[in-house]
Amino acid sequence: MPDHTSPPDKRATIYDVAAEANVSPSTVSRAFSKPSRVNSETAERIRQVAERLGYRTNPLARALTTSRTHMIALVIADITNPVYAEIVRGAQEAAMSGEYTTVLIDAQESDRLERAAIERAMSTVDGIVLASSRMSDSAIRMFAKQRPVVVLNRAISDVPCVVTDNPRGVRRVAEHLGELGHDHITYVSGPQASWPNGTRWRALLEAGMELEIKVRQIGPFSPTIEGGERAAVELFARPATAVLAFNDQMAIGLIRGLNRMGVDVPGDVSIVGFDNIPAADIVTPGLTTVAAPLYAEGSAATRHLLTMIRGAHGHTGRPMVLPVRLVIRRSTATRNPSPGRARSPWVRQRPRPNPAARLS
Amino acid sequence: MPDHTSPPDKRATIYDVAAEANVSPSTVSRAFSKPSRVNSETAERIRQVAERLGYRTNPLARALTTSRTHMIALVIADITNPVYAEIVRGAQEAAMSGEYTTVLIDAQESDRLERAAIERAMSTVDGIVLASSRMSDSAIRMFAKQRPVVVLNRAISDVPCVVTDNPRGVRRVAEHLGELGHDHITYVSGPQASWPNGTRWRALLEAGMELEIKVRQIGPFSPTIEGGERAAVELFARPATAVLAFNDQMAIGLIRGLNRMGVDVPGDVSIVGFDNIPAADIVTPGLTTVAAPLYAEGSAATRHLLTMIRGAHGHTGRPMVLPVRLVIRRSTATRNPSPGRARSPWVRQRPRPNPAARLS
DNA sequence: GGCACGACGGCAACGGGTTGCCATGTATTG
DNA sequence: CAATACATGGCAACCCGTTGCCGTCGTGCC
Repeated sequence: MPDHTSPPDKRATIYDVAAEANVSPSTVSRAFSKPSRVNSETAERIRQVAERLGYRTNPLARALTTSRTHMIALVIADITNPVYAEIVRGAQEAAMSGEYTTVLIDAQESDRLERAAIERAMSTVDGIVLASSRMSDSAIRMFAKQRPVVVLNRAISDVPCVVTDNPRGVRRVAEHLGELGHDHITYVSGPQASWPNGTRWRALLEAGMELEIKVRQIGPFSPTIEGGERAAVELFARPATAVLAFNDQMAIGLIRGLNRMGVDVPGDVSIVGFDNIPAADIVTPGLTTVAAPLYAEGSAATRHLLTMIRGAHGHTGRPMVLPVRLVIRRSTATRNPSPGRARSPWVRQRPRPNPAARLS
Repeated sequence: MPDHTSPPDKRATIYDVAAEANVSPSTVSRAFSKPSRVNSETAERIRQVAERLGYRTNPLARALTTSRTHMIALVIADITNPVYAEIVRGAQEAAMSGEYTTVLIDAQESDRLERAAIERAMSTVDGIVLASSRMSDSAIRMFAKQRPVVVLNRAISDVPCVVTDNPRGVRRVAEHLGELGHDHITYVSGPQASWPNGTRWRALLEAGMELEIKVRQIGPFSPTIEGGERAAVELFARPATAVLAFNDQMAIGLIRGLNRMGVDVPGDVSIVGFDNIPAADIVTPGLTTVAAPLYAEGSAATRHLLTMIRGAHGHTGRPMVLPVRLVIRRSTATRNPSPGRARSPWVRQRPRPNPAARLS
């Protein structure tokens, strides 16, 4: 096995290169950081010597004086949640193309963990992308005072934000369900600390008003398949014909839970999700959902962060909003489609023990 | 908006604390890094002053002399692949509990990208976890010479590795399918650069030998749902009754593709995946698959890396192997279950245009 | 010819800790 | 009581680049 202890990687420094090239260290430094500041022949010679010696500038040493580490932190609420995959990739790619490295922090849906991790990374990064932060506005502002911060999927005044067009997405859902004959939509809500959760509910409230569709809310539940299954139980107690879930995972859990209790989707109830994660396309029935431009979100937020780091003052003050699109699959259908199906859908068969217990 | 340019975060330094506490900077330094080296009262006083001044030791400055950045790199093949979610989380948690920060690198299934990214991060991290690297053995050994490296899901001599028990998993699959009456298993292979791919195929070869089950291989395909769908087309040309796919995503794609062409799973063909990603449980039919201890993999690899960084020489030379477990769901069934179903399963109906084209 | 200016390179301080070595004072030991 | 050991704290060098400032030299211009 390689021995990592004795000479723990003795890389050449600018001093080595300087000695070898018969110039001063500062010239070597400039040859790399400000090539215009040094004679092109000298620079070339230095570069060759450096090459020969395998010199690479040490980012840490550089950071010490420039206070630019060329690293950014990307904080996500839960890496287990597939929405973040594309976001992370978008961010990573934007970072790389800007010569930046990404430090990923998984907050595990915990306010406390999130703060602690950021606290530790703070001094090491040039900026932070906060994707679906669970922290309070004031906590975020605190961080924003110390480092450039871009917030994703949340709007906070005085902090640059990029969000998806939730109102428009919800509106499209309401229209779609309305066209299918539904006059009542139940919103299954996610974590209360989640900003889009509130936004979506309010948007639904508003859309309901305009389109003359009644709306109600149940929850909160955790934004997972399991949370959706739990919601199914509650939903069973107060049936609905159309449901909008906070996100796809919950929608999928909902379908599963409902199926288990003998409720048919979309026959008895139409279900809509949010995000269009890959799984939305592989469940049965395929999930109608609002597609968010995940990759673009990560990429846009990161690019914005980089321009801030590079010293651009002007952000508009308004959040940057990204377009969404309704993806219609099989989980939504006309209300009570076939007249022949006259039986009361929700009491077709005895629910399983667990739900029954909750029903009493 | 906060102004990030003028005083870009003037944190207190050991010098500030030293002046305030009437000691020399070195004492302040020691109060934090080697508390035993300084009088406990003095240390306490220093700590209080530090607290009051909001002092935090600057990891970069520290790293400059100690050459310990307290960061590790976690390199994964494709963040879009859900297997990595749990691995990342396991790694992150192990890192955090060891006071380490994780730099995530997504190689996007590209050898070149992977190398470039590692190259850049190399000098900034104390060690590297390579999860499912697509690089050559020699490239990996090169890196391992410069920094502690732990390889995940791959065995390379002279480099510490942690792998799952692929042979055992495959063996259990073969037994399971054998018990269901299958005497022939087709392996749908993933990327050739993937180590577990080769391992699984060889294990199947061996298991087939012992259990007197014939085996064959098709592929390679990309390890995605789409790759699985493509495989379905090829499989259609040379039917099988039992299939083991390189991973769950391919298995899911396979089921989809087959369904589309009118082939029933598991009625006509049994399908088994690998990894037990969350989606395996939500597809219809539920996917029989080999569950890998994802979280444990990430965690074990990272912990091992940390002990290496801390200077432990002794690794056994043998890869650490983690147990797997067969999860039986609905995608596998007895071969030709109902005698009444006499029709030739694979030609039940006309395939769709695209497959037909490939068939000609 | 005198002068201003730009190109180029070096000096030295700096960033924020870490650490080997020495000095002092106190406790221990014979 | 002398000799030795230990606890504690300071000094100064060091890690590796960056950068403000200055000196030198060659060139162009009046």
